[in-house]
Amino acid sequence: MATIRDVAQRAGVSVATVSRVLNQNGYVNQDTEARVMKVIKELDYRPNTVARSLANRKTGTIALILPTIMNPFFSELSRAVEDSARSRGFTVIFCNSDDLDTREQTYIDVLRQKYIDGIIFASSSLGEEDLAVINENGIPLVVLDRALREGNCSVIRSKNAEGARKAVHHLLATGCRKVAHIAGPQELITAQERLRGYRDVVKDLDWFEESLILPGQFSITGGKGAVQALVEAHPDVDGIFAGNDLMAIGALKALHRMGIKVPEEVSLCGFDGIGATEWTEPELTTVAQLIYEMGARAALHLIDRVQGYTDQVEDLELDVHLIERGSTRRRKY
Amino acid sequence: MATIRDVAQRAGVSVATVSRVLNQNGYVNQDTEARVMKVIKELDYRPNTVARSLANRKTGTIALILPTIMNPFFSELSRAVEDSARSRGFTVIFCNSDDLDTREQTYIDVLRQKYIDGIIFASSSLGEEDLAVINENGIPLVVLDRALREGNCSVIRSKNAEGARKAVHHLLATGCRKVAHIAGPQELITAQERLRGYRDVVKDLDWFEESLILPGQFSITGGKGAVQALVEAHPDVDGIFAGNDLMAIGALKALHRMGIKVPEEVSLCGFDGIGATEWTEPELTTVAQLIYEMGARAALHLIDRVQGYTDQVEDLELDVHLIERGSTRRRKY
DNA sequence: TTGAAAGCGCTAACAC
DNA sequence: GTGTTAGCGCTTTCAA
Repeated sequence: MATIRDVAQRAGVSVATVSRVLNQNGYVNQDTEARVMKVIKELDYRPNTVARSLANRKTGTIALILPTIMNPFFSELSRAVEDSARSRGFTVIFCNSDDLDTREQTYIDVLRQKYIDGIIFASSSLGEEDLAVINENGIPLVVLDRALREGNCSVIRSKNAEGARKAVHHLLATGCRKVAHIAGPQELITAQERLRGYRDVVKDLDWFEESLILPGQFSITGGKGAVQALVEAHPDVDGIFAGNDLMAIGALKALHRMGIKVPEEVSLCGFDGIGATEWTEPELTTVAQLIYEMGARAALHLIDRVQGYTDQVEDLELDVHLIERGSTRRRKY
Repeated sequence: MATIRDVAQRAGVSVATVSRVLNQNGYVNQDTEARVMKVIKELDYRPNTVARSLANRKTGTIALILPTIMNPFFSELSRAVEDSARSRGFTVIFCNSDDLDTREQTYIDVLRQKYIDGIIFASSSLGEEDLAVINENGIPLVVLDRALREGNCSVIRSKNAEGARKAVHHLLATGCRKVAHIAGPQELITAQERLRGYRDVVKDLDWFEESLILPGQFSITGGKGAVQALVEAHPDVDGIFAGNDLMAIGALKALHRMGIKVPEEVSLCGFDGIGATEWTEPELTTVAQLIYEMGARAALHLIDRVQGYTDQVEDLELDVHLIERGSTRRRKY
């Protein structure tokens, strides 16, 4: 593979000149440039990115750390990140953390040794202190779905509490008289906020009790389990707000298995807006996040910072909207 | 961030020595080593991977090129690849090609400039010539789901035709008298093979006609569309073998919408074995591939080759097995 | 067992 | 406008 030296030699110029035409900076004579370009073509020369990275400490690579790509939410998110990165000539490394902090820690170590230009952090077990470490290393960071006190990194999230309120209001509006909540793991801020939104709406209603809140791990099986426990404890429940779509899908399965009709006997609403909510029967009402936009914004903003186009850290809260589908399509009042 | 020089200086040795203890090669005195190690700890020194890569032309990074991560099949596959890579200290770059050959071409260019150690190619629009180019560049390659004449790269695939035969036999065994096939895009070898498997079984049956084969793009909407066309042309169809699970899900939706009962009136079988086949109602019978194993094998084998543990190219054909579920659970004969 | 020094391929300050 | 050259941080001969 040809090097910059080969090009320089053959074009009868110095490597500096070649470098200049490559990077379009500094003055260079039109003729010289043309000659160099010609040689580049002839030799099918491609600059060696690694050497470049070593020289200027930029790799053109960002990393995306997420819990697991198996969750469709993160599939879509990472698709957005990769599309956006590609559009800016960046490459993305992807990391499944399973929300394990040791793993996240290891990744960060590896990534900084690799001169990764920036990190999008969509996994949340790492404490602020650890994130601070990344910042000290001067590596730009965008975190998803967190609220950070310390201001040195950008945050993008959805209006979780508001979305949850929309969901519960909708369930009530369609006639539910007792609405339960299947909650995600409370270590996660998204799960907390959605629970809070649920509480906001129901806390003063006379039928509300704490036992209407069940843990569901943000997973299909978690959703199933929660429904089983729920129906046993509260046979009169007629509305369920699941903290994410996977749990809603699990809930739907469990209800079906127990012979409980959705939406006739129990209305069901999820959160996230993953494509699979349209795969079930009935289709699932859900509070949709702007998943793709979230990923795209995160990536583009990160790259802006990497490239020094901005040094503003961003704190964005994206809208959510209720998509009404069969799982809540009942009588209206 | 400390460099190898800092360590050398502080430990009172040369950088060469530090390098030796780092890489555990060459002779180095026990005491010296201890001293160096101590300094490394003190300085919290981490070797710079980029510099290392430049020096020895290995980056510890592999790339995974796939059509799109939004297809759950590839989510699981990439999860396997990343897990396996991580277990060997490798990092993975991921690329959504949308099966666009220009995009694949671009990726390959970028990747080789980045000194990527190896590529797993799960997207198949690129011709063999292009793949040959990669080989000439000496970069190890594992392709998924192809049959290549030219032997310089490893191939891993599933027994697609056999799986298809299993599917159709199963449909017939459960009482279907007229089985249609929703086929994937015929540029893809997997789609071809599954169609071939279908043909193998039905070609001599008296009810068979070409119009029982419908294109479905390997997508949900494709599956829906195919079913609509199918029911119109062949109202008496009572079995459908979809070339992948997404199409099967789409088919199920369409059948439901048309008021056709599954499995009572039409039995339905998919292919792939993605998790979502358990999310529908009824759950989908499917020919399951060993998706995770496929990804894991690909990654581990690739890394073996990168590290020179083997120079054998591999040609593996993984088993598939039928998972019988509600969508075909009818009378048996 | 250790060190000096020549790369790996490119960038960028500095000189002409 | 263009060339020289000193890095970027590490590996690896080759001598000592």
